[in-house]
Amino acid sequence: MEKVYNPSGIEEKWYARWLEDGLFSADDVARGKPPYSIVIPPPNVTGVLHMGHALNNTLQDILVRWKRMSGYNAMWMPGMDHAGIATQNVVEREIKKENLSRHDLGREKFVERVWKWKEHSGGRILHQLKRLGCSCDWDRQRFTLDEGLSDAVREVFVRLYEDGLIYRGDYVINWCPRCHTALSDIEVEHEDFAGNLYHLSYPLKDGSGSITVATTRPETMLGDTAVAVHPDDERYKAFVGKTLILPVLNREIPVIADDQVDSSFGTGAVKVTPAHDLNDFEMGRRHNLHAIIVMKEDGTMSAYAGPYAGQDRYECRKNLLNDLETSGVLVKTEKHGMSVGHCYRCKTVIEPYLSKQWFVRMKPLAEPAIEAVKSGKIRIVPKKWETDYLIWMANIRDWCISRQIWWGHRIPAWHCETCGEINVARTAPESCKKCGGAKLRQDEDVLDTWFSSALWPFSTLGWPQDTAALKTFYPTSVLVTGFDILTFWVARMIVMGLKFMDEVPFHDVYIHALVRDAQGQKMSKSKGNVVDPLTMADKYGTDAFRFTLTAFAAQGRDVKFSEERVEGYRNFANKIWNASRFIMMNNEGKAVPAIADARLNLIDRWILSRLNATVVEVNDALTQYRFNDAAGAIYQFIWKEFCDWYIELAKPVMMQGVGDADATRATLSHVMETSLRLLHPFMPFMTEEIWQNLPHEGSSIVTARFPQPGDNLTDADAEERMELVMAATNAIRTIKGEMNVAPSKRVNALIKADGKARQTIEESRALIEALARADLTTGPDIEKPRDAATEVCPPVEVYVPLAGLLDVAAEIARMDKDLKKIEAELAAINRKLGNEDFLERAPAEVVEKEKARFNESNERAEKLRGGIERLRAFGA
RNA sequence: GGGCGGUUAGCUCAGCCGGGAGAGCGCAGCCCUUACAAGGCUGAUGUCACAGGUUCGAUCCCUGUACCGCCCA
Repeated sequence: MEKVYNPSGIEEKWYARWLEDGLFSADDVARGKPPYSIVIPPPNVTGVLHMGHALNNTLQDILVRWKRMSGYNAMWMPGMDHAGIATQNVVEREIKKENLSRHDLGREKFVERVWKWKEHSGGRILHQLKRLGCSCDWDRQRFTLDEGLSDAVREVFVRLYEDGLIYRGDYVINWCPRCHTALSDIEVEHEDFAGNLYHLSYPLKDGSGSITVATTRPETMLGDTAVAVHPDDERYKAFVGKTLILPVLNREIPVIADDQVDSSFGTGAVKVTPAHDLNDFEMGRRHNLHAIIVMKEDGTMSAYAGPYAGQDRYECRKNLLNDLETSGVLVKTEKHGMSVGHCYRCKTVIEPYLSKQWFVRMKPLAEPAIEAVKSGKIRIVPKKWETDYLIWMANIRDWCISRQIWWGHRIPAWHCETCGEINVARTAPESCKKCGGAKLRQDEDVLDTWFSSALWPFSTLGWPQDTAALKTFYPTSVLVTGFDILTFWVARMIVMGLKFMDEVPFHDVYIHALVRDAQGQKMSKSKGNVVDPLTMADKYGTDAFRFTLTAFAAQGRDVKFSEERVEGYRNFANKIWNASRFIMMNNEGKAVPAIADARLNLIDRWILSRLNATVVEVNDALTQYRFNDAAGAIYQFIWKEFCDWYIELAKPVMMQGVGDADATRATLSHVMETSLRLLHPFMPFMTEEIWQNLPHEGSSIVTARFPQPGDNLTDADAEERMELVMAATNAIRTIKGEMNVAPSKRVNALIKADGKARQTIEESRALIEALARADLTTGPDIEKPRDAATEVCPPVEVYVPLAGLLDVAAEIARMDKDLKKIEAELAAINRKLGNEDFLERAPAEVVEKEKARFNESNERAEKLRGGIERLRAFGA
């Protein structure tokens, strides 16, 4: 084996083997094994792996590998999302290079082109997930636009329509002039923007005055059909019912009173543009106002914009403001902070726009979805996201599901050209159900991509067919995702799952954080602070990279990614590699006895006990989705306890024969092998590589048994004794370290100890001597030599004579510092014990604990004082 | 404007139920000790943001303030 762990080659080799052996395949029919299932948050077909994916999928892989090893029929469903707008944008950009637009190609040819793009360039991310080690059941892989899922989409659409939960109508929706489509409310990102509030003066028709309105979007005035004031606003009472002349277009518009007007905003009079503002639209309905569409789908002004027709919306704004200023209509411009909506796909400023769209009526669907979380049928972890979910659900509005693009599930509705009837059906109808006419035209729109992903937990399992997979794996066990799609995706899956499966789609939702850069900034291409996960994996090994993400993934906090941390965990991987190298070197040519047959030494019993504690901790942490705690527990155990102590202690046992060498070799192999299984979900590749080279049962660590509490024995006696052995060793090391004695220089050490303590030290004498590089003398009545440095570690005291080397002043200072610390501690404890309220009201066990602490600290303080006194006498 | 989260060592962050402040990195000193210098040993460093309150006892619970961040309108 190489001295340094080199992951290249190893990762590819094992992943290929795992696939070849079908180790990630779950059974549709569980035979005795309890099911455990996760559906992947399907990445966009256009996607390339970023840090968010890496974190998200690492966590899922940890859970799935853990459960698979723990005896579950574990199934991780992989797949992709067709990502309507994003994918269409990519292909449109591509054909633009050939000077073509999608309209040049026509719908059919264009969609064909997208499919072709998908086959050749799409889905790169799935290969990247394999490089991350993801143990998805790849044979099940689904795509939101494949045939089965399309069936599910049509089935759902038709049933919702028949239940009156889908409707079509004219409403003001969010329109992206660049993507040429409607968007749902949550697809709009609001950004604060320092804009202006323009005050425009509209004259009364009768010439008796004017009203000044304030607006942030002056170009919409061309579509004004009224001015509204609050009915109680004394300033404007006289104006209500009068007629104004809309400047520029000279259209007559009424002054109306509506109690939705906020009198405190601007001038208290608002212009009403029903076609280009949601509030105005509703007001228009209440007052039977016309809605005039002054802007076209591409963001240029329509014919209704009069002299500005054909101009881009912002060009129009500029020109219009100029003209209004010249004509004196613009009476004032003031700075005004506002929030502007942007398209979440292309960041273009959204226009509220009146058009005919399809909607899902959400209120009735949301009720059971709220109940499912409130009742605990679905648990959201960390809990704080439950609040977000419930608030959003309680205020839910209807969901605009139609998109004016071509890549997606075409809406299964056919318009009768004869009578105008809408025929919604699973397959194309032959004739209109109302008039029997045969001239039917399918609706041009496609569905919001999130409509199909809302069905993901059951559509991927075969629904609407009644499949074995659906029976076995639905509801799924847990959904792992980021909070950014809690409303887009999680909420809608719950809604659809309850509606169509009559059962929640998952029991747990684990929400993880966002991955940011080392400074806490969101990673983005424009900021140039993006770290590529695969670059990290190449540089440091996938295992180290995965472990870094896991160790950082504390609940409720963002992951600030820093390369130094990856380097640290690369070192951890190397540490494990070398520990196993040491074990193999010692096993060479020798039979390794089974742990059960070994006559265990104290150190063996101790490390097995610690191993058991770690196993308990890891299982417990994973159960609670405390990934960082699980990772931390393994890290501490392997590095600190196993490598720094146990392996060092094993050396004298095996090389100097101070104990049963075979037992220790058995324990070394056993603990290493168990640790590898414990670590495998986190670091899949390296653990397999090493495991295969150690004594083990089974053909792959992927399907080996995950360590369970109770596999090894807890041994309180061994732990207690080892505490003392380590404390004594540390005492000598500390003295040497602080007195600047080279670690390699052998010293004498006297240990004052009696009873069980002395017995323990004597039994482990050779170990302490080897680790501390010292020669020991023990006894109950040992007197501290005059020139010795002292460490007090109850119940023993350690003296290291340093003839000629002891700097008395330095030693006094050192001990005095210790003493000061302990005295401060004692004072604090004394304050407590002197407080009658404490003695009366605190639980008895707490009082006892404080008393014990007092006694121990007091003993140490006494001994330190004595030591210092003797040194002073010696120095004088 | 409404809501939520954060503030703990130089840096990045843990700290579950209120009872002795932790880790990693970094820093300082000593060491090539026969798995590993991507290593070992030793050490130093805290007004737990600030101000009140509850409590025998507060980093932890409550109220307020400041600063940072996020979401919604």
